[in-house]
Amino acid sequence: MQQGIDSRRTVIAKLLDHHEIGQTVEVMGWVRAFRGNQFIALNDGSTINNLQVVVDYDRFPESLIKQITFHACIAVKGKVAPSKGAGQAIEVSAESIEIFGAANPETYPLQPKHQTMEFLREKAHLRMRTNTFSAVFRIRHAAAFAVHKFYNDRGYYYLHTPIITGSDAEGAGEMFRVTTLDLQNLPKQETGSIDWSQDFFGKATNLTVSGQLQGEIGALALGKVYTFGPTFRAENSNTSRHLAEFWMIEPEVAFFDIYDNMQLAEDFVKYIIKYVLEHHADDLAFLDQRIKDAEKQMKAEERREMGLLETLNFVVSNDFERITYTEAVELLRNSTPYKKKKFKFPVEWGSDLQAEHERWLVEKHFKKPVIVRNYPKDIKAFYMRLNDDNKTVAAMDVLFPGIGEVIGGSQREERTDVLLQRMADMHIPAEELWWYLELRKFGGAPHAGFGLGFERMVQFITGMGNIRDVIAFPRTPGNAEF
RNA sequence: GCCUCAGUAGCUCAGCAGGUUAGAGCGGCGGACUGUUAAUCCGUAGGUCGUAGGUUCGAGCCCUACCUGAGGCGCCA
Repeated sequence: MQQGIDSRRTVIAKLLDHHEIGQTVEVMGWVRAFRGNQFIALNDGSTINNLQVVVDYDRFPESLIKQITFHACIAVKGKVAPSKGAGQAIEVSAESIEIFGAANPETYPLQPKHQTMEFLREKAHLRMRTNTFSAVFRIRHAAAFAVHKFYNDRGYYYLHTPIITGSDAEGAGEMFRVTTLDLQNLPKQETGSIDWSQDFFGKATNLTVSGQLQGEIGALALGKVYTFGPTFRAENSNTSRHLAEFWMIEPEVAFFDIYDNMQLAEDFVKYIIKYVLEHHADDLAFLDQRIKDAEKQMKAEERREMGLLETLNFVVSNDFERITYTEAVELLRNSTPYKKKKFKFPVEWGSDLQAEHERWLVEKHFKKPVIVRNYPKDIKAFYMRLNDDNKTVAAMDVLFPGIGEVIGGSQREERTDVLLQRMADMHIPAEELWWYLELRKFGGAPHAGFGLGFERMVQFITGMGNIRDVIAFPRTPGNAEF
């Protein structure tokens, strides 16, 4: 049977991890540096660490040596030897070199030097070859894997909720319309409005803003479910924390109340961080150093109080602070910035906490992640369970330093009459969500769940300042390149 | 959507009170170098100063509009 190329290949991560001196290997990857016509730093994406390849250039034609340039792709066959240099334990002395793909340095846009994130964002097809982005995307993978492992190990079922949805009452923001209608010639009703009954699905449809409502269907049958999929928001949000297309994890659990929900959220987030700490220590160490280097040029007060690794270890080893919305308002009203009128927005029971308020609670007061619960009902969604005080709902937000809200969730309203009243108050069309109401009408149960913004989590773990740099192909207002 | 800042060589930036031929480092190219670690050393090319108008004897610098990017806010995850 004919063997493929991969049968020849030794993965660099495995070679660095386990090797025998004198063994002959063939490695394949991209050139990160070619120093002194002699030393190639080769990276194949399997690890942040490069393999040093030593070239005796008398043994190779000059035409081949000339093609060993930054980010050219090559295969090298040679013997593993202890390195005489200081930077690495082993190296491979090249016996044969094959050029898979040259990269003309006169036209190749990337350079072996510091480049800004903004520049690299314009080269999203090449930026993954850099140390920073390869580390970020290896960690992103590990975090995603940890999500599935966490839930699978705890008996949750992975539920695939629809990407295209027919309900526009999810209440989580502006939606992207999905249609096959001819936009130049839209079918109209007699009233002049668009006749969506002629569209592909026989009704108006959109990209989902949340899988929660369908997740509840799963929870009230399978007990414990979670979704992990893309989510779309057509909001014109221009910040370092928002994407038009992002990935969200939404567990939904029967026989859970708000306290179970908070505990799950805390355990879950800590588990992901712990998993990455255990499995990607070298990538995290690189990112940690990267941030420290960048901060050397900053003023002392602009630097982070803790390094990246220190922060992650701190989060996994300390309990999150838990307070009610009412307690948060009291703390804020007694705070120094409030008394000195440093807050731009008022702090009043009934209005939502602003970013500046959340930041004070998390970064200045508690200096750790904070879970705020029991928000006023008027500022929260219709499906959140009304508390006995008739003023608040069993909602919870998990707030993280630097990135703000990572998780938003609640215990869901399981009482049909209360839910109907809330929907009426908030002008949610009950007819459209008939199936959601029947979940309560037939075999309803107390249940709860939340949504975790995956990119915000990856942002926190990697310390990246802009959410556009933790997703391979960011979708933001005015940008859908790649 | 709002506010602020920025756009000068491939990249990162400098530039003066508005005054001849616009500078540096890195990268590229040519050369030297057989133990380098973002290698080093010597040499060299490279610019319609975001776009379009305007003010001025004269604009990279001042004014207007637009485009692009960043930061902040709102919306949220």
